[in-house]
Amino acid sequence: MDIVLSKNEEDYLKALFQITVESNMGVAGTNQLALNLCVSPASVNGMIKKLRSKKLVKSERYGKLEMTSQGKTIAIQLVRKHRLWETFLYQYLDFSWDEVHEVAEQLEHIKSDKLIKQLNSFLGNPDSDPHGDPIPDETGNFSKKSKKNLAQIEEGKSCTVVSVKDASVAFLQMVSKLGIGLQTEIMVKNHHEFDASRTLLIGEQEHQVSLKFAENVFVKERV
Amino acid sequence: MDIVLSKNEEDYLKALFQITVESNMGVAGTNQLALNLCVSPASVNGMIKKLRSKKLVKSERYGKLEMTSQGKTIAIQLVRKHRLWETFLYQYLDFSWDEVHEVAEQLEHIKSDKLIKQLNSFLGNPDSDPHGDPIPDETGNFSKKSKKNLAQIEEGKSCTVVSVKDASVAFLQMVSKLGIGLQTEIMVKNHHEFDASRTLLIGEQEHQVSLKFAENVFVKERV
DNA sequence: AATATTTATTAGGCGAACCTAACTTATTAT
DNA sequence: ATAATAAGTTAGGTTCGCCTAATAAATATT
Ligand SMILES: [Mn+2]
Ligand SMILES: [Mn+2]
Ligand SMILES: [Mn+2]
Ligand SMILES: [Mn+2]
Repeated sequence: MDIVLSKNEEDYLKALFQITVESNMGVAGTNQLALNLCVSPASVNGMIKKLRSKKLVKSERYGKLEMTSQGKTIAIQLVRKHRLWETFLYQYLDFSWDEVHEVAEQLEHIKSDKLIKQLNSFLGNPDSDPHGDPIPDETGNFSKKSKKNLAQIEEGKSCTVVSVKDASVAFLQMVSKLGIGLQTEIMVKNHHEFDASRTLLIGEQEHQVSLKFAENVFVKERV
Repeated sequence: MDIVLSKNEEDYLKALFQITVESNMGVAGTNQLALNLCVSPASVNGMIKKLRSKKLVKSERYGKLEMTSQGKTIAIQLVRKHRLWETFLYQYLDFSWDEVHEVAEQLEHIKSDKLIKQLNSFLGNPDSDPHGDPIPDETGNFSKKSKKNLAQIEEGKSCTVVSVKDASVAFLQMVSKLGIGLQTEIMVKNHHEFDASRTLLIGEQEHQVSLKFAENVFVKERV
């Protein structure tokens, strides 16, 4: 009863999960998934056939892709592994936010139940990863929030930057001009009623940013 | 200049290193390597062709296999990674002696220089793994401890276990069932002429083991 | 030296995962 | 409703790593 999947099958399942379930779309198309995985639509088509025959994905010819509950269960465990590894790399091996993902992408495929169980204990059963994303528990439950965008932070509260939504050069230039980097601590001083802009305290400096800007910066609340 | 090898190429190189250099044979044959890797001689032949073209193995048609110094360098780093991971699993994740190998066999293929550098620091730059085998340093140096195997110990002499051959799970399970671990003291009571088996005194308990078993346990003589 | 045995290589094929190019079906715009 | 575009599928080909069966070379035995 213990299905063993290849690294590739796992990556497809996880990607499909993230663009359907995690983003609340429920379904996705071949091209979307192909784009996400940097692979041709034809390749996705072939893999989907296989996953369908393994009862992990459900869809009909020319129809949208959906995951079966078994498929979701497997995908969630991959997400769990990925985020536990990111946490380990970040907390114990001095990796920075932007370095953890690539390595976790490999580590998530290591086959060993004991490994992930013990890693979780070692890390103290963490509930979110270095990007502020929630870590599912052994049974697959996980809170859908934890990661917020800067615009959602209330007046007077502090947070640290964990990632950015938009990676365009224009946006990133603006980000760095403000002295914002990953791990930067930001205190939200005011929400301005007129245009919903925010006054931020970054280090000693105050900056005013638009709502649109704030929505593109992901943060983790300080507790 | 930075060669990227597949998991399989890596496994072939490491195995070849271990049956040639680590056992002082210097060379090996196709069949030997095939046996070691649980693969057909034909498969070894194909892979050797590729490794030869990459200048990692040197040999002529129908000749014995030898590694180039570049091949050895890569293999040594794989051995290093393998043993560092074993150490991590053993010391931090509550893995037992016989469980570490299988998982390290996967972890050794993770591609990240920073990962192994940081893992080494985290572990405090260890010089031997849970099986007592030496861990090469970043530059590839490592002490080739002269280990004796248990079968070479004379009647009436005592010794302590320093390592075991990285062999099958079955063997390692048998080892731990007898209460043997690193540093375990063993007194060799008798050599039995009939089948070359040995009677050992381990703690208060006497156990009889086969020659084959004794040859797979490495020890250091008591002085 | 001739023969038997072991060891290494080649030939031919298979499955996984990828690709491009051509095609079919579905959706959107006119 | 028709035509244009987008999305999904199929066909045919590549590379990688594996296999078995047949063959060739090296080594050991008589
Ligand atoms: Mn992955
Ligand atoms: Mn993450
Ligand atoms: Mn391996
Ligand atoms: Mn070991």
